[in-house]
Amino acid sequence: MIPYRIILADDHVLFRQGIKNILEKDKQIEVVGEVGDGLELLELLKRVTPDMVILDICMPNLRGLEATREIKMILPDVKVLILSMHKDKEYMYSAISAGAEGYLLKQDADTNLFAAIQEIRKDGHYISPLLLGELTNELFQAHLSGQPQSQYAPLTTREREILKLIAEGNSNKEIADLLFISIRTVENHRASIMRKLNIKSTANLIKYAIREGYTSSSS
Amino acid sequence: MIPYRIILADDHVLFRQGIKNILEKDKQIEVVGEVGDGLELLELLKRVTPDMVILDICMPNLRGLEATREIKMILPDVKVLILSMHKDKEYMYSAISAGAEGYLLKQDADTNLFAAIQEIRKDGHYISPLLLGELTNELFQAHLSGQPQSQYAPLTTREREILKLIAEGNSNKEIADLLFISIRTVENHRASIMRKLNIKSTANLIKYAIREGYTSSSS
DNA sequence: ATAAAAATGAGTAGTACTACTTATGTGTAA
DNA sequence: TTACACATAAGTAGTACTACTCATTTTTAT
Repeated sequence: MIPYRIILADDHVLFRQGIKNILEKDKQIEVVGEVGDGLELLELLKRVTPDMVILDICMPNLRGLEATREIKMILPDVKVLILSMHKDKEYMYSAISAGAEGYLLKQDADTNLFAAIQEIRKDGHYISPLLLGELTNELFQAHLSGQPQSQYAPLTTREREILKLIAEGNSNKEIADLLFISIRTVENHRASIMRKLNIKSTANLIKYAIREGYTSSSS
Repeated sequence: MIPYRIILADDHVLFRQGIKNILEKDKQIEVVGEVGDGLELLELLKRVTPDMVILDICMPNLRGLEATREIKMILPDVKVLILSMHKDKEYMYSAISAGAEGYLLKQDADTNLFAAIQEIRKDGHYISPLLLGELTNELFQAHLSGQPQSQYAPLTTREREILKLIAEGNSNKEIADLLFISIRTVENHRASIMRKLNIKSTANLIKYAIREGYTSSSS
């Protein structure tokens, strides 16, 4: 039996240790790497290709969602299970749209970790039961009240790239110079982003970007 | 012997439980309340006045630093011990300038909790040894290299109030209307804030505000 | 092959922010 | 009581962003 190869990424050594202890109870699972931040993770992925990466949503250097996008870009077949302490559904939505296969609350990590891994192997995805329950309620309510589903307008690759640069504190001019395109093009992309997201100010755009993991709040 | 009364504020029940278990080993300490977010904490403080509040820096609703400022405003005598997972010194500085007496890394919580509480009772303040070490090195280096200390220009009350409103996504005009002052005054305050903090763009201002706990990244 | 989506760029106009300077009233501390 | 910090407000100019419309080229999907 080929073991299921997993890399752990979390800046808390203790937490990582805890996860590892749990995982080692299953002989079919092998932890092939451990890292403390997102950049280390990407470095490691150049040398080791696992079946799954389990990563903390709020790591230093490269946060979980950002890291997820990168992983899905370079290694689309590697499954991503996000560990999060956020019970807000927003973060879960963000994780899914970043490309993660699973979203597991840290509070459920001890009891539901194996379930999460197995469901991702079998069905392709997993959500913590707590959030899944809320989601179900929400769906029923939305359908019963006959409200339209929120029209999700996904950003294009270029738009995401520009949003990231905006969120890192660059002006349109600076972004234009970085990408070797006209400032008018940047302005247009920026306007598209704001229109799609229905955001009216730079302030809220930055907050959206941080929430969605395009950048961290560290300057 | 009058017990030392403590309130715990952390959204992780398991973590809170862990802290509580440790604290209950000392008969002179009494946990007089537990809450899961910042707003609950402020509610509780209207009814119960403890000697110390131990709070997580990244609680939902009202984040730790923001909560600390509020507490110090209404109950200056209540000691605040910030629990944080951030090893970055930036967060520690922020905690101190928000008025906290102590900054304890979560990774040190199990072994250093009593030390932190006792030092705050005795000396008035506490910093996790790891950060303290770095700080010492930094001080030595700064002095040896003859570099000037960073000139920290504290924001005034009004400036902080306006920064918070900016970070919540309000335009200068909206802030002017909210505070019943001229937009020119708001512009002036905004300019002072940016000058003091040496920040050149709205984007970086927002990120500063989030980092410093003036607002959360939730829209 | 044709249509649709994405990326590029510009025109025009209006709004918002940045960076200075100056000034006035108010309260506080040496 | 003489300073000083703070909050208030305005002048002036320059820069940056917002909100539209339109057009061209490239890529992607049916």
